[in-house]
Amino acid sequence: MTPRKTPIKARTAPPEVRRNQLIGATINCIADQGISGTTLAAIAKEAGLSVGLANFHFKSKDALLSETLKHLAAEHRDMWLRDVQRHNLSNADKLRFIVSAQFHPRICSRRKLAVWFAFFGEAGYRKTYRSISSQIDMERQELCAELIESIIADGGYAKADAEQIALTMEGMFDGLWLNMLMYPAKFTRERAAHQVLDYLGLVFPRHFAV
Amino acid sequence: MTPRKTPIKARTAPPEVRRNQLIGATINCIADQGISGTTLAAIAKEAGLSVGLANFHFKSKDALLSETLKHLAAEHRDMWLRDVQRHNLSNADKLRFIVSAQFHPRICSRRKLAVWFAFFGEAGYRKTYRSISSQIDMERQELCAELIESIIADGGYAKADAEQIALTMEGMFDGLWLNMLMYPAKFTRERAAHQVLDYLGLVFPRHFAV
DNA sequence: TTATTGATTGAATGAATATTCAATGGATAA
DNA sequence: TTATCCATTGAATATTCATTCAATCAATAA
Repeated sequence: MTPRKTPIKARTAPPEVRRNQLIGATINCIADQGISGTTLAAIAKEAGLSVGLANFHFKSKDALLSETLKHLAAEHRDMWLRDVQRHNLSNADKLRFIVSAQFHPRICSRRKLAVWFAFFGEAGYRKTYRSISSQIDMERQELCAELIESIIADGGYAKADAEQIALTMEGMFDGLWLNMLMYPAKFTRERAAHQVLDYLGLVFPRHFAV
Repeated sequence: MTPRKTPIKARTAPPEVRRNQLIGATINCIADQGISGTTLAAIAKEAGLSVGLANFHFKSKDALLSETLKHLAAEHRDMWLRDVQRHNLSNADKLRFIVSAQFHPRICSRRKLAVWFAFFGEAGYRKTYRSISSQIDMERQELCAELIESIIADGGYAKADAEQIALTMEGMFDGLWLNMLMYPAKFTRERAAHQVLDYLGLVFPRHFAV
């Protein structure tokens, strides 16, 4: 038998593997039980690891939760950033990609929506959570505002206010997410994306044909 | 000394008074500490009552939280229903009142927003939430759809889809609420209401002048 | 092989918390 | 006044949970 580099079930694994394993388990637990129902014991069981290991790889349960939120935020950011950075895209197309990333199945599965809103629910009194999600929200919102600015200049939409439109988009993003979580039958991913694009079609008819 | 009907500090009070006192304290606690940080001891202290009394007037902590959610939902519903039922209002005016109720200071103070999203975020209460407020949400949404339908008929907006527009409004309502909670400096009540009205102005220019 | 390092375990600990309930006290009726 | 009825209290109980840490195990270096 030749030795393997990656045995099927090694007892030990590099820290990064364990961290991802624990973060994934945390996402599942929060989706199923909410944040208050998410105990270290439940996370450990879900991950197939021991309780002690969670405190070994993360400093505390609190840290594990923060890292989980950071993970989701980074995943979302990567999604739209990768698309938008491609060359040969018009500004309108870039905006279209941002919308489509917002409602990508990988980003807003029911499971992940549940986790996002679990954190939003705590954000009222936890600065940590607010600042983690504000970092990526601001970045995206500023990019949207710039793109919209260019579109306004390009299309001669005299009366349009770029920042206001960007804020409205941001509002629609979150509101549609919430409605998808609460009423999945009525609010689907496709429909949500369509609603945002319809709005853009109203504001910029020459760039987003209806 | 004549006997008073309402002494300044009666030791006992009718159940309804105590219940409201406890619900108010629960709102404050959730806003300050989140649902998981809201202990019966904290609620009792905030209300200036004893722990046992909370379990006496409500069956359990869970019941107290559910009643708190019902209280908020009813308060919101009363607000827009009262305005909309007034006579001599055009359909567009009724819609305007629904928007203004949504962003009324009494309804969406930062404190209460924190409580709403605390409930949205807790998986355990999501079902409770749906059973309590899906009726109320649907009621408002259907009313909006009817009003919009009439406006479309009235204004000859051939291409408009009433249900789609109602859903978009619903999405904006929730999304703007979330953004007001997360970024209070950027999203104010006035601005949020303005954004929804701007959207309506785009869709129905003859009914909602820009 | 043996020693060293670092990952992993889970029982033990202590803190926090929901719920219960026997005792208390104030209001009302007789 | 006296008796009755409830609202009210808060200490006691039982449970749950995060965190710690000494012991174990696997991999790698020597």
